[in-house]
Amino acid sequence: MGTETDFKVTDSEWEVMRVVWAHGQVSSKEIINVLEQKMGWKPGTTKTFIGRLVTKGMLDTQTEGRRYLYSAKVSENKFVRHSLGDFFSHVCNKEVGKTIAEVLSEATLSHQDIALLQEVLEAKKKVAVDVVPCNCVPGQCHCNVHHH
Amino acid sequence: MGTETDFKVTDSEWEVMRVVWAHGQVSSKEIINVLEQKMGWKPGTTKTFIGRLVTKGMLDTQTEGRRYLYSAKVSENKFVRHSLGDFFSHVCNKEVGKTIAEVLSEATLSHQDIALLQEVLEAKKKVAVDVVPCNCVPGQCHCNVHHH
DNA sequence: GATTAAAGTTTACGTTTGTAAACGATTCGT
DNA sequence: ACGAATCGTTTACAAACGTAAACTTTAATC
Repeated sequence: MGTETDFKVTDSEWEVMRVVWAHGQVSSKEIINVLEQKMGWKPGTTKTFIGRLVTKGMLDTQTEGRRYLYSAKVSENKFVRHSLGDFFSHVCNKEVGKTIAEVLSEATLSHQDIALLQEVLEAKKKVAVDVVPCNCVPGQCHCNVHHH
Repeated sequence: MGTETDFKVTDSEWEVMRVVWAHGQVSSKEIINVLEQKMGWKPGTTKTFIGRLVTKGMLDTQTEGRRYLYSAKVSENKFVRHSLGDFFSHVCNKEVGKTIAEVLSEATLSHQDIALLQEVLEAKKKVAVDVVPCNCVPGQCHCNVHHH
């Protein structure tokens, strides 16, 4: 064991990660600047989060001179997808389609996005089911509450 | 001020909320039972979360005899959408379409879901933009990192 | 070469969360 | 009517988080 990436970051740490992902490689100075701007954080605050992310195994350090350049151990895309998966673990499988439909109708989409989405849906048709099975524990979703 | 619903619950509290949403009105006994099953929580643990949710203004109490029946102040749908909105605040607007496409390709969808999604997309076409504007702070996404 | 500036590490401390037992009031069974 | 079972409330306590100053080491400046 040791440096296993645990894929669980807080909202504040996520802010730091975004700066790192945006840059690929970045100094603490740059991270501190960006987040002082956006979040109003004191340098010390950002330093704490950077340190915790290194400990959590989310950030790698490359020695540049005697300072560090930070980089992400996990890609932003991978991370976002993982987190979204986590999110949907709170929602009944039956509801996922509807939920996404709602998000989509609120989102700003480009023609290209729409084309991509339609493509995905077209492909999905081939593996679509008649009824999505509920994956919830009894008593935790409408599909299987036992009323009395 | 006083009972403003703050719409922010922890993962554990979310488990409680799901039981309440599933039942509409429910006793603590029932909540405790379901979560003892699913989470292996001791009754005291569940009681704590129920109490905190009442304090947070997420749960209402109806007096039934001298016990309570709990009900949610916010609908599950509303809550999920709100939380998803929160989630996407961590992602550049430009990426939202692609991200949703990825989730969709992993999800189990029914024919009905797909039809609904296609309908939504069809409607979206009319308001689609050529290029989704980036909504990120400089230095926090690829759209506007200033390399040097 | 001594002073200062910068960067990483330690320490600090209040709040929130996870986990639960203890307590107090009440109701129900006998 | 008395003891037992319930249910809500209080108290407890460690770990995680948000926020940040202090300290240490190293590098750069004069």
